[in-house]
Amino acid sequence: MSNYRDDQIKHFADVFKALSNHNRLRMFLHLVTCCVPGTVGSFDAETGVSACVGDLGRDLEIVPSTVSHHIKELHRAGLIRMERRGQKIECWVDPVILRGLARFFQEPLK
Amino acid sequence: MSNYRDDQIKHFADVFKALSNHNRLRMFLHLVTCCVPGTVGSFDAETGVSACVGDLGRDLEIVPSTVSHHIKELHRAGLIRMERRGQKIECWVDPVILRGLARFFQEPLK
DNA sequence: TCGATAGTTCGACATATATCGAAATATAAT
DNA sequence: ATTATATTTCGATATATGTCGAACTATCGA
Repeated sequence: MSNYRDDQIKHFADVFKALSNHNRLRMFLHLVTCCVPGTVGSFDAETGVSACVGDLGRDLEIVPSTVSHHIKELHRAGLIRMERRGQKIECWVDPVILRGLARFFQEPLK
Repeated sequence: MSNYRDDQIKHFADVFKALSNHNRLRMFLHLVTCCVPGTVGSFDAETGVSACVGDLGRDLEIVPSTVSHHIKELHRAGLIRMERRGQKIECWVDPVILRGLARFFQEPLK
């Protein structure tokens, strides 16, 4: 037996699981702060700040295979979006889910 | 080497871990909706709605030892407060952390 | 003091997770 | 074509987690 509310709870539990790992939360915050929400790629050629997989690993000192694994988790949970740009794969935080999460703690599921 | 920001990230990762389990999130939401925030005990004699460990287990169909285990986790993460009232132990959600979480997604750690 | 009720702790088990390095795949540049 | 760069997949390993039932502890009421 499954209902809408329970599915919603499962969804949020899944999102929180994605954010429950130290490195994953660091990656998420890095993406939130370095990327213009909603801007695909969100690459700043001036400062060199970007959000591709490799940069995340370099900035946060996590090996590529681990970054890849975590990125996949964040994506699976719907927290980030990704798009190939040549060799690189750019990621950015989905602003919609960010608002949804703020709301969750303001007026939790009734 | 550890800094303030990183400690904050660890703290939030810990909070999200507490909310990442389906049953634990259900318990948390149950407490949020059935309890007057900040009211110790938050017991409504009229409706019979309460928030003690046993009631949680009954309402959500989770065996006592599991409820106890999850309550401990929620408490450890600072999400709930508990107070003994005779035989029962009443729990309620800390409204401060609820606001802190809403804020986290509005203006994530810079 | 004894029995009932409420909650915790313990031990066991199955399952999930985080991490790494090596090998594989995809794209771009020469 | 070959090489360099970027990312993913795979396999291994260590560690953490969720759940249960049984045994234990605490508090109340008769």
